[in-house]
Amino acid sequence: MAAEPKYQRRKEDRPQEIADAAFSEFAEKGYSATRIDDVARRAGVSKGLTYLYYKTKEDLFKAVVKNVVVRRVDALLDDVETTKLSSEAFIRGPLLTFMKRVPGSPIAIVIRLLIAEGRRHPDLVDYYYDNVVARGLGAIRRFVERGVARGEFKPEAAELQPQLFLAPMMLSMIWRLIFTEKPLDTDRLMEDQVELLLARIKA
Amino acid sequence: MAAEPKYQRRKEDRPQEIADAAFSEFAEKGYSATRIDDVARRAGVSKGLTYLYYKTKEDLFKAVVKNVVVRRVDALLDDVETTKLSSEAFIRGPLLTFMKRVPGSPIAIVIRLLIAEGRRHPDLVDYYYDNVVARGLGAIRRFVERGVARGEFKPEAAELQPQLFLAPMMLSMIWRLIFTEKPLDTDRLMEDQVELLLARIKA
DNA sequence: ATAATTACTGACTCACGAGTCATTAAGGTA
DNA sequence: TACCTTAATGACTCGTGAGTCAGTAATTAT
Repeated sequence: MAAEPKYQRRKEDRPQEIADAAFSEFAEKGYSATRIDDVARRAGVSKGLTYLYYKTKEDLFKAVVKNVVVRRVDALLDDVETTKLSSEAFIRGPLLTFMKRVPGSPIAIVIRLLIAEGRRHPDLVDYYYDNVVARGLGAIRRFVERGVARGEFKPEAAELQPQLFLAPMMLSMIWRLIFTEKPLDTDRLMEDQVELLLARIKA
Repeated sequence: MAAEPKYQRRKEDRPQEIADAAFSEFAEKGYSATRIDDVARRAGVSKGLTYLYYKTKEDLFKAVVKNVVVRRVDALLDDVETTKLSSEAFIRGPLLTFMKRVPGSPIAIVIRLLIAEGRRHPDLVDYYYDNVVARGLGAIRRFVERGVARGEFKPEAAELQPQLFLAPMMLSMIWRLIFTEKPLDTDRLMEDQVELLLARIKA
């Protein structure tokens, strides 16, 4: 008789596996409606093991959000920062591509969780602001300034709020989060906004 | 000895009072974290009475959302529809005023509740779409078409997605919901968007 | 005044889920 | 092989909050 072990010990991988399962559960049901039992089942472990790696449900929640942020945002932003294009081509190209990707990315899920639960986790909101929002806005601001310095944009361009670039992306995210079935050409929304802005700021 | 009644029977007013209290509680804590006990205390009634007028917590939630929608949206939209202004003046005036008010209105709270809980209440999402979103978008579309018919706007104006007008309003709402303390000149954001759009569509 | 009606109360039940911990067994070591 | 460490289990406790209902008192009818 082969012993057929009931489980394997994999202390290296468990935390990530549990975090991934938790993200899926939180994404589907939100924080309160998610049961640790379900997270554990999805990760293929027992409830008790979850508590070995994460002291409380709230700990797990915070770890999950930070995990998503650090794993995704760097990849998205690096893509944007490393370019030799003209400012206009940069905005029409990499920046637009970046924005089009966000509404379907895990970042959108995190946004939903923050809207729903943020008030009870202010440190999480700060973390998200510092690592996603501030960095994203800073990147846009730097590129506009670079364009002004190069004479590609009018000087007044630097006075525009960078949020103006992101507004249709935000609306697209929320639209998809709430009205999943109602059609909306979110890509066109972002393209049109870019054209509106370029028409205004091009030298 | 005067009898000093312990309570008054006010069957007409109770449902609305309870709904108002529930809205405040849901707004502060979200659906799951709100206890019926707290709603009752806030309304100045017992827990049991809440269940006399609303069969379940979910019933109460739905009643609250619909209540806010019907009480607020008509007032906001009527204000916008009744005008004799030129299309441009209308957009710079009443429409802009309307949009500036939304992020601080109960509609923003309802948006948060829908983002957080919408997936479990699809009928509520439909109700909101029909009574708020579709009506708002329709109003914008009609005014743009009117402007085109009058020769105030270029014909291409009619092809713009009305969501483009609302995007900064949406971003402002979400910003305030999540980052209550981080400053952002949301009024200027909406003003700038209106200028961008008018520059594009004016005949 | 007395009785009848019912709006309203508040103590109760019961399910559910977060967090615990004594026990088990996987995998390494000598 | 026997032994040791600890990753992993799952049955348990315990607080909480949704929903109930027998009783109470405010109001109306007689």
